[in-house]
Amino acid sequence: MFELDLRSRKPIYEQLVDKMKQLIINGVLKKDEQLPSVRALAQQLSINPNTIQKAYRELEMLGFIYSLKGKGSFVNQLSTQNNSEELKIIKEKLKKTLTEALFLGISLEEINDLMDEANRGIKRGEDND
Amino acid sequence: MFELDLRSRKPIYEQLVDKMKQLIINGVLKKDEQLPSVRALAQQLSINPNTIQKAYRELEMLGFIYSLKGKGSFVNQLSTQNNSEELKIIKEKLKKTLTEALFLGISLEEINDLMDEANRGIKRGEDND
Amino acid sequence: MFELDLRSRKPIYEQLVDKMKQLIINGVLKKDEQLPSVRALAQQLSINPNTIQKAYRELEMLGFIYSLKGKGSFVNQLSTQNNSEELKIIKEKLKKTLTEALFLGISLEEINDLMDEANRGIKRGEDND
Amino acid sequence: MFELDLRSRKPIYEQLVDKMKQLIINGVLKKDEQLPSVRALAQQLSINPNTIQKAYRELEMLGFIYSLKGKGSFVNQLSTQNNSEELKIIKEKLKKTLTEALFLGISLEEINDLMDEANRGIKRGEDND
DNA sequence: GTGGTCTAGACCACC
DNA sequence: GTGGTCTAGACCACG
Repeated sequence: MFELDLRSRKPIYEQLVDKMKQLIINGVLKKDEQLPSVRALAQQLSINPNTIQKAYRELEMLGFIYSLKGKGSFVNQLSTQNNSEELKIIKEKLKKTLTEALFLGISLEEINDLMDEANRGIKRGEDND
Repeated sequence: MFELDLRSRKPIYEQLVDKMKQLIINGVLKKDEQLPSVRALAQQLSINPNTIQKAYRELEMLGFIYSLKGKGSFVNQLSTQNNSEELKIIKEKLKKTLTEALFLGISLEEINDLMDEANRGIKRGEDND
Repeated sequence: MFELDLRSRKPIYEQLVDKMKQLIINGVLKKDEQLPSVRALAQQLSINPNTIQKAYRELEMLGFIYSLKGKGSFVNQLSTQNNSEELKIIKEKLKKTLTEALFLGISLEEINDLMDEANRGIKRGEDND
Repeated sequence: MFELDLRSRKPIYEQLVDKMKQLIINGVLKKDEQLPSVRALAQQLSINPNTIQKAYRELEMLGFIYSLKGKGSFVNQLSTQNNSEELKIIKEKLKKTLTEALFLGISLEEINDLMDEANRGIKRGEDND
């Protein structure tokens, strides 16, 4: 389920954060669904529990999940509290990536295809339960 | 001209690499144009020359610039050696960013606007000399 | 084990890169085998850790090793991503060296002997684990 | 006639040395033939005369040319004073290159082809005048 | 413990 | 003057 690249220069916990974000964004993990426990996931992936812990903490800070003491971690309702700051950041990033893609010769058509794929992949919060 | 975030978790030299890439991609720095010298830029940004040097070295390995001992560092002719590997990576990244943007509620219209901006910003190699 | 020539015009870190490449190519260092730590090797060779680091970084960019923060540096699986560019370079170099050898009076027989030695010395990836 | 790569990381004077060696080895420059003067060559290649000077000095040290004060520089008779030291070095280098080539998957057949090419390219001293 | 980044300051090679 | 290498020593991030 999680494919981590232990050889990557990107820290494992960051990879985990990204994977989780993807799973939530793609609707695989739905609102209020419980995440695997730190220890369970650590064992499953055979990595240090501290690493999982760190990833969960970051996801919480980003507003993707919330944690209940003694209960576990759960998926948050998103796309509501999107402060404009986050939006600005992702827009900036998107523009930068688009520019680089165009510069490297990727055609507008290809980009539109990617956009369709992305659009199809989305499962927004309101559709989920 | 260069705004570095010394507090960022992203290493300074990497920020420099990104900035330079942007400047080259956007045509601000043109083919064979000389970059600021290692020492000069170091003084201007009040960071260590070795850090600049590291950034320049990386840019050289990435094919964005070339360095002549005793002469200086210069912008390379790009968009020629685009190996497919790079293309694949940027496409993947673009798709991921698009998905996240759409998920966060950015409309297709806004994205198209960004794409126009990006397209206008591009100055490709053949326009430069 | 490592014989460095501190007087040589070739930078120490480059000598290190070459030595390591040889050790990997000759199968002395096998796939996923851990390299000596930056600090350990630095002490053993009585050179600065930064120099080792630079060599390891270069080996990583060349695809010969991979590094895990907090874990160490390890030999990569090779002979898979041989892009044709590298092949062209080594062929050119080989032809030049052969020409020089022949010119200096080394016989075809001697060269064939060297080729046998080289061939025997090779330990390719598939033999290693 | 001389194609120098000003962008290369290899110093210009070293490139010059290599080119000259090739020209001598390939018999383009024959025994006792006069080399272009430092100033002429400098102008032709539009590089600094000091750089030419340095290259000639090195070629002289290597035994490829000799210089007569007030006369100029001339091609030496080679393949006679090949001390065994030089031979050992080139053999070592050849073996290393062969090993790397084989490791990278270049076939014995291809290497034999390169050897034929090299052999055909050679014009030894005794054939030259 | 590991690799990775950064600084301050020195020296070299090149042109 | 330029880029390039190296050292000594500090601090951080990761697991």
